[in-house]
Amino acid sequence: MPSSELARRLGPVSERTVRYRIERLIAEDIIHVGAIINPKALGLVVTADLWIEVVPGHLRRVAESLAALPQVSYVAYSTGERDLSIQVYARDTGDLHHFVSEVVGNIPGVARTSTMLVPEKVKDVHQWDIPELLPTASRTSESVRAQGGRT
Amino acid sequence: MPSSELARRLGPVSERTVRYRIERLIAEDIIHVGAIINPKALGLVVTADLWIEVVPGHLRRVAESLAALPQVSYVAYSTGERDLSIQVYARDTGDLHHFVSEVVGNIPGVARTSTMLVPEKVKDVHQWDIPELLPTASRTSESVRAQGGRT
DNA sequence: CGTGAAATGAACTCTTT
DNA sequence: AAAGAGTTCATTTCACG
Repeated sequence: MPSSELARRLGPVSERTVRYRIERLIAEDIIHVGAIINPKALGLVVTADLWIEVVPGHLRRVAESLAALPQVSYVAYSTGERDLSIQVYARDTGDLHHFVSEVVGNIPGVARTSTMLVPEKVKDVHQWDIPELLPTASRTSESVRAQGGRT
Repeated sequence: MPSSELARRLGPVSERTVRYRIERLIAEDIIHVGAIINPKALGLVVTADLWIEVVPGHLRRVAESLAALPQVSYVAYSTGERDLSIQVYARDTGDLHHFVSEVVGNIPGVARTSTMLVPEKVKDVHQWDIPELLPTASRTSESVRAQGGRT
């Protein structure tokens, strides 16, 4: 939507102001604007979640190795039984199995993995919207940056 | 980036063509363009993954109930030990605990939940890029649509 | 707010089926 | 001949400073 249209809807505010606001939201890492690619459209019709156990001291390095892989769309640390949680895309289950056993399994520091297929997503991050009740004006951009940019 | 700039970089192609292509990618659900909100910027500094067991026959209904909740950013079916995998945002761990035990726990059909904190994300969907090696021109928009729009 | 740039809609071509 | 992709061009609208 053009900024001018947004300005019209927001009421008594200039189009220039709207553009400044959007710039600020992006600069302060409050929103991220971009395109998300549908892996199914590329023939990557299989999605799976992996739990990964890592030998102590290798966690960060393993996480970054995984994040660097093109099949991997999501990597996060996790508390609890497992150390890392990742999501991967594959052409088919054979492709997935090869990836888990040959690629992930051979990253130094990976102790154990377990795989769960994700047959269908019902809701995804890009659909998440701000809860109404939230006290929105609470935090400054300073505190946001201090907490780290990652969502 | 303006479409005209894209057209320049793509080589011998008109700026109008570039915009038609982008329109098509969106219409055919190959890419999704939008903004992702950083929950930390809203004071939702705690992220957690939940595994949910559902009593047989209630799966779809429970999944949709969860997806409707504003605290929930991600809902997916899962094979294996658990039926559903979701991600939630909370103000703090107290808020999270209340949400899990009072809100999720009271959805009819939810049999069991287990919660894992997500201390930090290393890579996320919006950072995922198309693997180079992929045979990109393979599938038509028909087959994409037939596979369903969900990513 | 004025100006240059970008988006839009419509007509036309080319190719493929 | 019909559908799809790309081009050109006139007009409206927007983004930028």
